[in-house]
Amino acid sequence: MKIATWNVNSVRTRAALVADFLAREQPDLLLMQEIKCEAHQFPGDVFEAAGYRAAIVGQKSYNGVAVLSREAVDIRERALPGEAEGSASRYIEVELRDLIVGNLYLPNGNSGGDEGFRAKLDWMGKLHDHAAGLLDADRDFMLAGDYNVCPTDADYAKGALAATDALVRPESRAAFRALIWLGLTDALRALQPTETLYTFWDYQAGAWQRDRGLRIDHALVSPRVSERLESVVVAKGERDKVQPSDHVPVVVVIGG
DNA sequence: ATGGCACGGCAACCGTGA
Repeated sequence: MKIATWNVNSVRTRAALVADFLAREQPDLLLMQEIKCEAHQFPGDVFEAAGYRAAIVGQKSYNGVAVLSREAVDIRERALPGEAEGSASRYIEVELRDLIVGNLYLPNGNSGGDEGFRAKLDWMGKLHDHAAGLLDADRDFMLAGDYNVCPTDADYAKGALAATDALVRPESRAAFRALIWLGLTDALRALQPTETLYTFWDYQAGAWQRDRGLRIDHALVSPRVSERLESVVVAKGERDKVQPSDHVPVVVVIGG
């Protein structure tokens, strides 16, 4: 099974690029974040032509997540369990062939001062509790998307972020480690432990040309799924296209 | 050098992103 995650930074602006990616990669699932539109504005026809249907949790202007699939999937959740009613559209969870797949867009945490940062940590706590529940239920799962966390200093280029940035603050990293310590595996690092790998390059200051990137898009998998990992690849070429997203896809292949 | 660029909304810039 091939599952890709991609923060597309507006699905309407990126529809043609996404359709091209689908045609080349043929993933079973594409998890998209920051679609930046409501369901009725979603360019579903473009993806239907490529053989994909969509499960959408949309929102006007900001956030929004969607899952594209070739087969029908069961939608398990349309928000992270425990999130406040009417909260931002940051989570959708589907099930395909006994695999639970959560698609997440974690709060950045740099806006809104201390309260904004605390909201990021609260969200990570709810994700932790949800993951713990899935492990208790002995389910196989992947939680993938834009985590907005660089787990270690090896996960961002020198000078790309201040030490006080919410993406690298110790509390953010501790919350990410807490997910790992549940027994989850960072799929990319499991297969490429020492490579310099980034999934985001800012539009500003020639970050792409200077390779000043961040690794903030992650796929965490449950123990049995970690043993089925066949390949995990960063589709870096997507950053070099005309009018690209500032993020690139991470593509995970699971055997068995 | 703490700003640069891109997005949506909505019709001039502004909030947000990372």
